[in-house]
Amino acid sequence: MRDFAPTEARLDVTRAKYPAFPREPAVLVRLIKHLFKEIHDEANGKLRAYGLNHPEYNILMMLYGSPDNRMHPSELADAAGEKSANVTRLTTQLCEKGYIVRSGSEEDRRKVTLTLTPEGLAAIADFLPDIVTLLHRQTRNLAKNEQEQLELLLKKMLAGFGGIGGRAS
Amino acid sequence: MRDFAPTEARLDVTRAKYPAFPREPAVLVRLIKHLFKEIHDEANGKLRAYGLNHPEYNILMMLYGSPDNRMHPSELADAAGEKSANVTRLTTQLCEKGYIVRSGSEEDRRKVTLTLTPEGLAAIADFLPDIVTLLHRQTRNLAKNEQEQLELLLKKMLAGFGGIGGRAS
DNA sequence: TGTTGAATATACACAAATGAACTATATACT
DNA sequence: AGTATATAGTTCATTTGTGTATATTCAACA
Repeated sequence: MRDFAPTEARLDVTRAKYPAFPREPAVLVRLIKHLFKEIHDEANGKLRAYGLNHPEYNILMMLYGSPDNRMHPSELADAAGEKSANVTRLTTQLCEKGYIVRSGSEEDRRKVTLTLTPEGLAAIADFLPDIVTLLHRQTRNLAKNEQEQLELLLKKMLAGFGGIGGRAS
Repeated sequence: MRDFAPTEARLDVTRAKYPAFPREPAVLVRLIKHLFKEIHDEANGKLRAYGLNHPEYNILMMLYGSPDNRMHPSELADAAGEKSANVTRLTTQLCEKGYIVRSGSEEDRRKVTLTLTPEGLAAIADFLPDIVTLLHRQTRNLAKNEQEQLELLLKKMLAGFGGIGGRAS
């Protein structure tokens, strides 16, 4: 278990030097960062045994979450939160592993369709039990209603992003 | 604002194919991942104007959060959630920018001490107003008591990590 | 139709992050 | 004291991620 107390102590010091620094927002941002890194590292650890990394796993699961096991790269980029250039690389890797196939789209010839192969589905069936165990472990400290409460708050926070004054684009 | 509905739809499809896949844990993990990416991207956007990126900013703020503006690399790695090899690289960059200095430690000659320079402090004073604005914006959708509630739940979740069956080490 | 502007995917050069090996120092144990 | 073991930090090779330019196709519209 990680100890978050030092982080809070640092925040107190920071606020003593610069009182306008807002405690709650800063705590939340740092908590999310730490959680993400833990989740990411643990998932990578589990997946290494299957010859995959976390982003590749995400791509596979996004495809698996589609009714016909297929998506376009731009959809994938949005779903997995990866830049499109990165999706190209990741899907190329997965193609080389034989887990997905690329094919042109007829309705819009700019588009490419990425589809899970039987081998890809088999790989998913292979690692999912381990992932399910991991997911349960990562949330074991939260009761069911706490998980729902947390989901609600995170969604609310996420909804505040990207509005006016957002990133330069 | 990001729309999270497609992610939930994908989860429903996934659960139809593989019922054991746990909805709440998966939603939470994906929400945290999306939030982190948004936070990271927005911070990078703001900081670019100051010639810094998010990890460099984090290092500076961890040092700033120390009473005497100094830390050892291993402490920094833990505090900023970075691998030690990465801390070496990041602190080298910050040294080159003149924001921190490296010095040996007398009590333990294996250790290195990293200290903010006056230039580093000036840089912090320079970008902090912008960061404070950003932090407020990123949490604008949450009332004060919601922020506290969220903090509590995230801490509780984080506390469940790294226990038995953790990553291979 | 022909032209303009937007969208899709990729290529490529560069930046950032990681794992594993290595050096140096400290600590524990006999 | 002497040897084994652990810790702190760095280096290096490799993997992973990003920004920008480019080719292709589509959509809008004069």
